[in-house]
Amino acid sequence: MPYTLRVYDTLTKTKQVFRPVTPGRVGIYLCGPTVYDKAHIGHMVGPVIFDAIKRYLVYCGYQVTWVVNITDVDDKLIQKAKQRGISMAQVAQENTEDYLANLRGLGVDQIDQMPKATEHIEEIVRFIQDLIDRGFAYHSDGDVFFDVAKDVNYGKLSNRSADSQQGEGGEAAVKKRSPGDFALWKAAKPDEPAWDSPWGPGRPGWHIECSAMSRRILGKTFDIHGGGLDLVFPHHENEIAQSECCHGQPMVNYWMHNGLMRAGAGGKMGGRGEREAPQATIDTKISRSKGAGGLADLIAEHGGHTLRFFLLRTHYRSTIVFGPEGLAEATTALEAFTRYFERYERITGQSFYDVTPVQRRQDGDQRTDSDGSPHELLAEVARRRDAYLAKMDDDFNTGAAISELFELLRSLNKFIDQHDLDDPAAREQDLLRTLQRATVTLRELTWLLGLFCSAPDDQAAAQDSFVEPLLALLVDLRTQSRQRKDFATADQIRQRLSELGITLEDRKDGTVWRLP
RNA sequence: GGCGCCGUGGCCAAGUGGCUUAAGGCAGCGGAUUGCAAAUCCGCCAUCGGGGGUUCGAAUCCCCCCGGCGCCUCCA
Repeated sequence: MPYTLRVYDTLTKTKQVFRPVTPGRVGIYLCGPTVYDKAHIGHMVGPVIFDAIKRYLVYCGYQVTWVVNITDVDDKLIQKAKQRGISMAQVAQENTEDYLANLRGLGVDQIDQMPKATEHIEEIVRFIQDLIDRGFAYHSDGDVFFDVAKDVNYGKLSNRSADSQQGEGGEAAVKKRSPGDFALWKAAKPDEPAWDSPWGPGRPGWHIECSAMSRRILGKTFDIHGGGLDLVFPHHENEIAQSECCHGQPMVNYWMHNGLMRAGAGGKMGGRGEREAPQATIDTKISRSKGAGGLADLIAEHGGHTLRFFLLRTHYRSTIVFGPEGLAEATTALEAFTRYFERYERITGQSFYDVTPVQRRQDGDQRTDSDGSPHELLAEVARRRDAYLAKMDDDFNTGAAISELFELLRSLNKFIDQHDLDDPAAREQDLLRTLQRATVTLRELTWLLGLFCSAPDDQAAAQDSFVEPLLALLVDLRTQSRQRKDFATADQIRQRLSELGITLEDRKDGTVWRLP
């Protein structure tokens, strides 16, 4: 391969050349949600970036298996179920459905498997028994704990020493040998959901499900393990401890952690509604305790494309400040693309969304004109494409790659301007063909990020109603005024529409209108 | 207290030793285009929190300071 993929690895704190365990194949495990409450935008950072990463790896020719787990048994789920007087399974199901719907809303459609902890209890029990047999875990009055002191490598991911850990206090602490020990299995209290085990009825502790399920699906050593930065400790640290002590081999070759999201000044995570307290901005961290839950509203209000673009605009390891200003800017920036799509369709008669993207990476592809000679535009486009790919190769720098998208857009618009393709009379077949071929690359590169994959349906409402014929009428009247040089009337129509948020653009091939 | 991150133009944001004479976006200004607009194109708009050091060369490495933030307890 003429290119080299580099991935930042949290364990070594360096960018590493990417080499899969099995040539040609990649296994990715991303820590999904514990489904005790509705999803919020912060939960989507990982899924969106990994969705783009999977697309990219597939584009580069890898056969990728991407797993996102659902943790559907946990103290918080139990607590929630009690509060609401429903079963834990119901709580889990509701919130899982909410999570899935939001993933769809953001165009995350590359996940291959979404295993649930409760469906892997046997595997989990087996895993725990193995750890006990190997002397890394101990049974204590119905609970099973991982014995941190037995793991000489404990703390390597988060750079902590085992004995400096406080561990959770409370009643469990009494049963532990050391405060840093963590539960693999928790004995069931009355009224709690429980499964049989060699240690009595109980349920898995947090962490163990990921070790068990990743092994089951991806193997003892797999390529990429992802999650939010907040999971480095204790979750991933404990996963490594469990898996590596159990298997005696590395669990993961590349640990990838996305940055966390923060609410910007005045930002509200849930979309509508007042903030709970005037002081809410003091705690700018986005946490589930802040009464999030309006992600569906957020998607409905701003559109999945915009949110996805907003997330991809910032490097995945950085903190993303989420707020209305950033969202508004993303919306504006994105409109340049949709305007191009409309322009492209007017000129070629083909919808951008119907353009078939190139699905496989081909660096340095020399595209030529129909007569076989290299075309200036196509050469320029190929350069942009290579620059884009180089940025993606460098730890999936989507923000930098997006800058090439804007450059590409400029090249395309410039070509149209230079050849006056807005004028139907100037539309020679060769020029149109070149434009179409160049646009394939824009399609290819936006597709890779999962942007503009399908036509937005937000205009559908307007088209179903009176809006379209009404606007057609006004535009016709205005066009007639302009032909009569009655600009006062024409401008009045445009002005009044503008006050309604409707923009008119007079182009060589007619007047087009745009809703707010 | 321990571990770690960040501070780039008015705002957002790439870049982390020379190939960047600091990408891209938003906003702004000037021009082309337009009946006028809108859109589009062209041009303009930063020496990288402060100080010191290493180096032939630093936004990029080291030290100190100032200012933000995260984790160490549940969190994507």
